[in-house]
Amino acid sequence: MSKREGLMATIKEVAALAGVTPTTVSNVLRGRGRVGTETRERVLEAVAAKGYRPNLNARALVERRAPTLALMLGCITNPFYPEFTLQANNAARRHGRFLLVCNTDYEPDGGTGFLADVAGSLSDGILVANNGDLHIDELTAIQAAGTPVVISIWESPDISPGIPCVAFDSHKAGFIATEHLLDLGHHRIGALIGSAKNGIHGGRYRGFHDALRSRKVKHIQADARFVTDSYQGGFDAAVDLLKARPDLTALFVSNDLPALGALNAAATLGLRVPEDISIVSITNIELASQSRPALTTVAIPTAEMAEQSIDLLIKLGAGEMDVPAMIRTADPVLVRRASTAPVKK
Amino acid sequence: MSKREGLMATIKEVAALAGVTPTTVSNVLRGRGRVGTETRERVLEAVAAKGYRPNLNARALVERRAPTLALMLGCITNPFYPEFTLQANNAARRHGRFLLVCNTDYEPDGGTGFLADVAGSLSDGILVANNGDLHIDELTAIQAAGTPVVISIWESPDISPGIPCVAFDSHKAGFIATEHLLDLGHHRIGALIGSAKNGIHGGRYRGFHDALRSRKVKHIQADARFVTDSYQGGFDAAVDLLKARPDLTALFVSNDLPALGALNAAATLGLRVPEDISIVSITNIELASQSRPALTTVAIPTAEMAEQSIDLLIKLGAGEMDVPAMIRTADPVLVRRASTAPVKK
DNA sequence: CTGTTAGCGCCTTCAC
DNA sequence: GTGAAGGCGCTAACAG
Repeated sequence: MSKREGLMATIKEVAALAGVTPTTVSNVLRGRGRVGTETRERVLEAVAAKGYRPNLNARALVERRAPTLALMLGCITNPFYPEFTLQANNAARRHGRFLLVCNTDYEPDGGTGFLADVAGSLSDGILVANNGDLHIDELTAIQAAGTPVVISIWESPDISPGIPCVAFDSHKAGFIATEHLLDLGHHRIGALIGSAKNGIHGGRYRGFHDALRSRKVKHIQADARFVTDSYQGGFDAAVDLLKARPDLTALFVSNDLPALGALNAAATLGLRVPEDISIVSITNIELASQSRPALTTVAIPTAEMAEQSIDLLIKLGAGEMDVPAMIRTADPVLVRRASTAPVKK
Repeated sequence: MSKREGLMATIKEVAALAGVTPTTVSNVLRGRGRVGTETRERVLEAVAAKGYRPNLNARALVERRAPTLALMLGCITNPFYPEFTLQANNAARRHGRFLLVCNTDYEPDGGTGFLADVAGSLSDGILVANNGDLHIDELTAIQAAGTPVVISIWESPDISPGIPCVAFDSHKAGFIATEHLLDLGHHRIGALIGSAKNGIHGGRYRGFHDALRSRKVKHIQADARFVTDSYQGGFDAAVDLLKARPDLTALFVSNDLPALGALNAAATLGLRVPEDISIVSITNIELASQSRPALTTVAIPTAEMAEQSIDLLIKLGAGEMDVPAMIRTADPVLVRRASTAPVKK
């Protein structure tokens, strides 16, 4: 590979043009130190004339910190992530940082080397979007090596991963969603869970379970399906479940994406939503308001989690010691739309 | 900001541990130069023992090229981009590069400084996803300064932006979509275009227009709406158009997202798709297959464009001179689904 | 208020 | 086959 010509102006050239030293140019550009008004003018002119921009790599090297933060997520193709990413990106930019968005799903070695490279020099902090498949030991090692790590979208406010994190109350989300169904008079409710029973959506499932129990409603294991957290996963499981248990009047789905699949599955089976079957889920991604019928769902504080995570990362990077080990975000709230209605049968 | 402790091992430390010089370690790690088998062993052990990873910033500084490629896109929240991003990311990783995903939509100064920083040192090449609002002069300047620039998703294979690009035939896409409608017997066809008449979807619109003309079907301006390229834009415009022109039997929409909005709008107006109105669009994002009815659309070669763009960027970065100024991708193809049917009235 | 000196961690060139 | 010297572009610490 032939290296490209160095057509970029360096600080030296700018300094020469302005008749000062690199230090002064550096000071002017970063507002450090005291520089005479006139000198500053001259420097600024030279900078403009040369179209100079500092080499961020060189700066990172000497400052021992990169101007970037990394966001590790499974697959950007899951519609939840773009929404989260946008908020995280905006928050990072507000702090003058660039956000490195890292798709880890298709990394060959499971992303180990990838993560180490990104953490080691490419970025100044790692924001891990919890996908239920965290390698805590790796993250701990990275943290120990000096790079701040924050886990976001943590589902259990009462269990700590041992790494700074931003959590929401997933149990309450499941509880609220289920209460809504119960309030509408449903008591034959199926569940579609986008993980294993004790997987990432375990808290949501327990919320569902506890809501039923609090109203003395029976729930049999046959009415639950533990599936892939995807549109297709929801579709397939809904077809299966609705056929097997035709007496169900409502479905609790642990996530919007499979709920959208379930919505379509119901239509495919000739069931009207919400007349024949109500569907409620959790998250409130943008698509939830665009489906037909629009999806009733329990909104989790996505934007808040993204922002708090970035803020926390910045604080950790700045060496602040009084940072909380866990930030609990606002409670989830029910967003009533058109996919749920009072029970009829 | 207190700089973090340098707990990361340096090449020097590794070299010391292995009883060699940094040069040798470097050579071993990159497979350069000749190194004795035994020495190599010792070095590798030391590397493992220290958990050493080269500092990518330092390397970028001395090599004068970063290990990252940047993807500039409007807003990651538009569902087309995550799909494109995933492919670009995978292609970049195949070349050993990291992909820096840059949301430009919310940059304060229109992203000028942002782009310059990213181009100047953070990345070794810029992939610009065409959103119809390109600042060609800026891109040219960046290119002139030595950073390769490639424009992807270019819509007109016969017009060059003056910068290396990867294009698909948007005119043909519009033509094919419209022909499909004509073949089904429609001739009162409305158009929802996600840009100004000569904006980014201008080629698609002309394809629509030319298809009608080739069959001697009249198209009056009142049947076209130039709207925001979004779900809501499509929804609103469809409501408006369908009310104003109740005799229309089909809708040509320039993009899937507004088409999805139109689909919902039709239902809101009590029109059945495709019985009362057929809808066809262009792109074939994943959502197109998940709507109800599933959307008939003309697929554009998204994955191919992403891959070719990255490949081109890599070649340009390697200083290859025999690179084409424009790469034309495969032709768009019709994907028949459930939103179109033979005309009835 | 401005300049000098030193070095961030690595790679390249050239001796040995 | 291996080592020594020099420098990438920048900022830190200190001197003046």
